[in-house]
Amino acid sequence: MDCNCVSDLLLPPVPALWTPGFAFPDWAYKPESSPGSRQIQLWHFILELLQKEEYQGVIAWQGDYGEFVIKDPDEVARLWGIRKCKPHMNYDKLSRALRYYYNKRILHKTKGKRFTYKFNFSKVVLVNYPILDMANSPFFLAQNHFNGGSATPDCSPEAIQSLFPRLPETGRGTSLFDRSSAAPGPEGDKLRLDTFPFLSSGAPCYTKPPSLLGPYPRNPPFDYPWGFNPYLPGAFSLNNCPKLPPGSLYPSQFYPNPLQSSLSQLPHPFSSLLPPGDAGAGERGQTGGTNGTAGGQPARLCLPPYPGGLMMGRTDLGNGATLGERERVEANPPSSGLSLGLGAVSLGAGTGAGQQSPSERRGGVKQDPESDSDLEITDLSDCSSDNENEHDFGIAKESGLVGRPQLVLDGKKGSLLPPISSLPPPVSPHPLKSLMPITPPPPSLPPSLSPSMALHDRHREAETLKMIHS
DNA sequence: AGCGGAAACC
DNA sequence: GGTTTCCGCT
Repeated sequence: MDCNCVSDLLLPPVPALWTPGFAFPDWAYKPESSPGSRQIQLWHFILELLQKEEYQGVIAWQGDYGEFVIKDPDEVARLWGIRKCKPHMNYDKLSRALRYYYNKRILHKTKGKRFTYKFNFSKVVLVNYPILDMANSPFFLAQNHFNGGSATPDCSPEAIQSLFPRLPETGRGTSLFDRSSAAPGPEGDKLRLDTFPFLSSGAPCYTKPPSLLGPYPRNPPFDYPWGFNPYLPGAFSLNNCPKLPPGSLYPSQFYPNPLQSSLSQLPHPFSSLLPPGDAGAGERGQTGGTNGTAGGQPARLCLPPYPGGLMMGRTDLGNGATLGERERVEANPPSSGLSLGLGAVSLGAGTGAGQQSPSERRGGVKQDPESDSDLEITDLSDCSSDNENEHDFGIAKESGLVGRPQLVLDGKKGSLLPPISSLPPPVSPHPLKSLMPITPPPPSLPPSLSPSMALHDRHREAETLKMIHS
C-alpha cells in the first residue's frame, strides 16, 4: 500500500504546551521510555480527526457530549492504517482497538447508534488539572452526591469553563500534538489541551437549555453577540456546529476562573498558560486568537456537545428509559469525580465513569484488568453520574475501592459518598469558593459566598421570612 | 454491527 | 502496553 509511515494527516506527537507538572495517566500519554510510546494512540488519532474540518465527512462529533460518529468506517480505518503503517487495517480491526478502550473507559459505545462512540473526556480533563484543588472546588463538590443535596450540582458549561484556563495563542493549527515547540522534551508526547474543546475558550456545543445548566436562573438570558445561541434547538445538530468567535462563552467577570488564579500563582510553566491580561476582568470574547486555535487552520469548533448537567442523582433512568434514552442521559462531564479523586486516591476505574462493557454489565463484577488503578484521578462520573453503570458502582466491583478511606459507597445505585469526615465544612474557606458563583448571586448575597453558602443563606432568609409572616 | 477472548506483534 | 489479527458468537 501507500504506507510511507509518514502521514501528513497527523503530525507526530511532540511536546508542546506541556510542563512536567501536568501528567496524563498512562492511557493518555506514554513516556518516551516506553517503547512504542511515540506512536500515536488510536484515541488520539480519533480526536485529531474529529478536530479537523476536512474529516467531518468521515468522522464527526454528533449527539451527546463527547459522542462521535464514524461516518465512513472504512475511511477511518484506512487513515488509521496509513498512520500506523498497517495497510490491512479495516474497520473490524479498528473497532476491536476501540473496544479495547472500553475497559479503560476512554471510550464507550453508544448503543443503538451505528458507528457511534463516546469519549469519556472527564478523565482527560481531570488529569490535566492536578494543580487545582478541585476537591474543594464547589463546582466539583456539586458534582457529587454528597453535596448535601442542598445545592444543585453545577455542571453548567460556565462552571466547567470556569475551571479551565484558556490557552495561550498557539496559532499552529489544530494538531492534537503541538510539534512546533522546540526539541522534544523529556516529557515526551503531550496532548494539547485544546484537543479538548471545553478546555479552551471556544464555545462548546451545549445541548442543554440554560435551565438545566446551573443552580441559578439566568436572568436575563445571555446574549450571543455573534448571533448564535448554542441553546437554540438545532444549534448543534449534526455537522451543524457553527463557527464561533474566539473567546469564552461567557464574560469572565461572571465566571472567575479559579484555575487562572491557581495558575497565576504558580511559577512560570503554569502561569504561562494564562493568556496575558486575562487575570481579571472580562476581556474575553473579542480578543480573538486566544482559544488556542485561531491563527492556524480553522479549528473545528464543532465540539462534543456538552452533556448537560443535571443528571446527578438521576437514579431512575435505568428503569423505563429506553436504551436510547439512557444513552442520551449518559454523559461524562469533564468534571466527574474530581472532587473525590483528585490527588488523593485512585478510585479504581471510576466505575461510575460512565461506561462499562456489556460483559461488565452482565457480569456485574468483572474486574477491569486495566482499571484506572493507575490513575491518580478518576472519573466518578459526574454530575450525570451518568449512565448505565450507576448500579455497578459497587464496592465489590472495584476492589480497589475497598478500604479507601476517602470513599464511602452507600451501597445503593450510583451513590458514591465520601465519609462525612472528608466533606468540606459547610462554608469552605477555600479560596475557590469565592470564585464560584456561576451567576452573580442575588444582591442579598455577598458575591464571595459559595453557592452552597448562598443556598444556606437563602434558606435562612426563607426561615426569617416565615417568622416574619407568622 | 458489535462483542470480547486469545494470541501475536512491535 | 497498545494494539493487530483472527475468530466465534450474538
